[in-house]
Amino acid sequence: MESRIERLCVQRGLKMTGQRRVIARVLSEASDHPDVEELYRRATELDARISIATVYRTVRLLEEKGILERRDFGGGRARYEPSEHGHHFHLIDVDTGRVIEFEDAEHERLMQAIAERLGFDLVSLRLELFGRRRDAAAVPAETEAAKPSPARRAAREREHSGRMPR
Amino acid sequence: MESRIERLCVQRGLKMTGQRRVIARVLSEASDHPDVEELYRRATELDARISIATVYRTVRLLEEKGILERRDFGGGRARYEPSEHGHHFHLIDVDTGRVIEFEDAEHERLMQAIAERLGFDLVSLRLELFGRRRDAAAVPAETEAAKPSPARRAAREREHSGRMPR
DNA sequence: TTAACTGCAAAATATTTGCAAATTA
DNA sequence: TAATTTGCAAATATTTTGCAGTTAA
Repeated sequence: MESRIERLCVQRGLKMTGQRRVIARVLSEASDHPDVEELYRRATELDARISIATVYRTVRLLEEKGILERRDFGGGRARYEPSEHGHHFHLIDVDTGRVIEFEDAEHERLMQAIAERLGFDLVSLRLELFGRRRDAAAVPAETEAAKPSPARRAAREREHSGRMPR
Repeated sequence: MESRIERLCVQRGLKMTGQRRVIARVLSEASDHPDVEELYRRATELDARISIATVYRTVRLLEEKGILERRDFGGGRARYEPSEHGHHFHLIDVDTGRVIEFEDAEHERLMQAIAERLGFDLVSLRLELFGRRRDAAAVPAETEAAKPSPARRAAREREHSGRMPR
């Protein structure tokens, strides 16, 4: 069975190798925002004959083709998610790294208007909220993508240290 | 004469070395969003006895103290600017890399409300617009911070390829 | 058959860190 | 003088790339 992303690849005339088929399937089945490391882990579980260089090359290619979108949630690693029709934004839980998606049509109009006022056509935009859960009782372990390396984890903790924006 | 940032450093009880004084001054005089490489360049112009490791350590320290804020405008390098009282956001010209600041108080309230609705306290937020100048006649050279390395420049071009957000 | 793709290892880039020497308070 | 800070070089981390061999169309 052909995965959704694989179908898109074929539509754009990409050569479908075994590795690509596996990566496409992993991406199709992901409901989170995995980084390359995590994609590589999931892909090699299905087929060990995949190198991390291929994963890097594939996500880059799919991003160029508009099939994937690259995200940066802090922590130094790029994350990927399939391009969606509706726009959505992200709220990142600074304690767990979990990412929550939300929509806000009004926002988009507003930003379009702001860009226009400054004399620009909007090419893309980035809106990310970093927050801490209200009842900060139980803080479960990380579930989103791979656990960051010690240095990167420190970097992220530095990054959103609980100061409120003024 | 003591620069604004130096004064803040002293207030927080930081030991003021010659290197720190120079870096503080460079930061105080910057009206853009330099990356570490660029800070290093400006600092060594004033005093050659400064290593890039010290610049990295200093911006990190000042960020922890709340004196500086780190920004990520794509292109893989962290940029820094002094913490301001009023919040402002950024519009990045995808052709030149130039950064334009703008304010929008309503936005901030709106985002606060969104986070609340999802059960979170807002810790920080990131709002960046990437746009292309309306009359794309003359496209002047880069003026913002250091010119990116070839690989990084390619990365940025890949990143905001002119597709409109849907 | 041939243009595109892959694996591997090395390179490029950005940032951090161990340690001995220097410096501030 | 004691605790910090610095410079240097080496270590880390992420991503890209050169090249020779493989594979899809």
